[in-house]
Amino acid sequence: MARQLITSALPYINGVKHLGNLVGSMLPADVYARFRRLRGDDVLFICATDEHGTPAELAALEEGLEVAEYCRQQHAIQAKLGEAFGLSWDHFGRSSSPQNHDLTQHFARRLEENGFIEERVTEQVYSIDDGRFLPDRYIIGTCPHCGYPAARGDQCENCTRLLDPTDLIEPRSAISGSTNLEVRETRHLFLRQAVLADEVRAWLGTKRDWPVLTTSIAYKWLDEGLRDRNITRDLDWGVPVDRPGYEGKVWYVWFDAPIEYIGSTKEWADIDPGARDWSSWWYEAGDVTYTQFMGKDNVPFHTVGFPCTIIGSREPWKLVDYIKSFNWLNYYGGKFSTSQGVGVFMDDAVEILPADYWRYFLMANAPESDDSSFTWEGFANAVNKDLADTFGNFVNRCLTFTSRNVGNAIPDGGEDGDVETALSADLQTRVREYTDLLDSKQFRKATAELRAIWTSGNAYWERSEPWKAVKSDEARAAVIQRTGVNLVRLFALLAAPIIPATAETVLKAVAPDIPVVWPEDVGAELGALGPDSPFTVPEVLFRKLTDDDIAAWTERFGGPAEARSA
RNA sequence: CGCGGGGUGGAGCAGUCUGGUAGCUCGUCGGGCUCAUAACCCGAAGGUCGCGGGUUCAAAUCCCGCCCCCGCCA
Repeated sequence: MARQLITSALPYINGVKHLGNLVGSMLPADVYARFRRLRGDDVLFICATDEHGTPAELAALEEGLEVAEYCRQQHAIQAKLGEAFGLSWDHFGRSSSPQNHDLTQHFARRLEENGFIEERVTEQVYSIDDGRFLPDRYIIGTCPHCGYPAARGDQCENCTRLLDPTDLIEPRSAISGSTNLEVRETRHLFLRQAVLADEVRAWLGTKRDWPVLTTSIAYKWLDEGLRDRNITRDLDWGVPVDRPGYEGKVWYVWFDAPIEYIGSTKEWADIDPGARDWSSWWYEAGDVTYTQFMGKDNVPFHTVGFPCTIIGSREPWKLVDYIKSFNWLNYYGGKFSTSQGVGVFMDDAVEILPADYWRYFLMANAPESDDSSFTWEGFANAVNKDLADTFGNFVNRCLTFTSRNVGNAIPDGGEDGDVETALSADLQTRVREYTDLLDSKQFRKATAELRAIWTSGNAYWERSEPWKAVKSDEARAAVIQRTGVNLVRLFALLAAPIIPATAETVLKAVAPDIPVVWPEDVGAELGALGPDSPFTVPEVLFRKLTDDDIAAWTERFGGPAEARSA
């Protein structure tokens, strides 16, 4: 049995994630994990919150909470929403876990022993009034390039240039606002990425089948020359640097966060140590296929940064086999914004409609080759045309018709004719194509193929005219109805990775006793439910979204940019 | 000044790496059906593939220049 390790980029601990976050990593990872499980693979699907770094500290400060408590609350919120969206991770961990602390220390030690960590004296801004250093976003000042007065220590959000805190004009503390600052020398540890660059490049060279988006970003970084990276910070919240003279310093969030993929796996195993073996997934795990899902912003850290950590350890840890990356999902052509609350967030989404509505739209419009847009009109159109009219209506028309004619059991009699043979052959081709598309993680095309499969069911039903057959040819009518109910089952099964809750509803109604396994032989699948198999007719699966719905949601969440800014 | 992505029928996209009659969904129009969530099925119209050069027997696809849009707290 193939072993599939699947990870989604770790959502940052701050706040509820929006649809853009969801579609770029967590949701496609879930669809893929579900698909792999249905094919019978041994799947381990891992995610976690990324909890360290200055944004978490500043947010906790603002809410008057200890940062550990703040993270505990936020993690609980995100875990609950993930469940509401049907994200089937085997474990949703926390980068602040003891397991991750241990592993981070381990990698740091190994890198040090192998000569890939170097101590350097750097200049950092120190706040005398706050009694601490001010790394990254803890310091605010005027951008030396564009004059923006609220630029942060790591980047100016106006002109977007990366900054050093010491570049800022009239700097002040983000904690106290104090301008009583001075530059002090302090020691930090640097990861010597430059000397690992050739090894990383050689490793990347073996990944010929990765998406262009992934490799182009990776090679850009390598081509510009990998720079050694400061991987410690003057902060309390994080994994402490275990080294004399480094009291009050922690490892940089980008160093410990990817290690949490392993840490979260260990958290999972520690829940049931007798039955779960975390290291077999990560250490000398040659039989494991490891796939990562992430937005394009995360690609450099996963193609270059984390591989440096793994390779530099000189231990046989698992390196990623395939990175699936995504562009941005926009909101009416503009960006989703966490800080400004623009767009649709996971908590709002599941409050409005069941998760499957969102899951379907997002996979059908996944930003794979280009940024794509969420609009309420587009969302309603996909839900109404594809889910309600094509799939939902097919289920409803087949089951309602059959139930009214012969009762809630599949009728006996008749033999498959040419139409059924042709249908089976056509579907065999389509199912194979759909399977290949999911296998190669081309979700947009896969979803389009799924819709085409649904349409072929409607076309069959239309061509066969069972409503005429029931009046003239009982045996023929039996064949059509039997085929129809089997199509319902097959369609739900194929849809299960994308709309799992709906698929379960349908499968329970028509095939409660048949194991849910990915279809290979369509001919056999269409005969899975034989004569006399009982079934029930489920409630209408998807409600249609109305103009009033769209108007209400547009008003609540904001619509086109002109309307928002007005 | 930087980095990344993009400009293909009304809308959203595929096709560009590996040149060879421009494809899909929605919308529109016409026809059919009436079992079904006024759903479904069939067909049609609609594009000089951002602009200008170049390479080639042949360019949406390769090369050069330019214009425009979006993103760089996912």
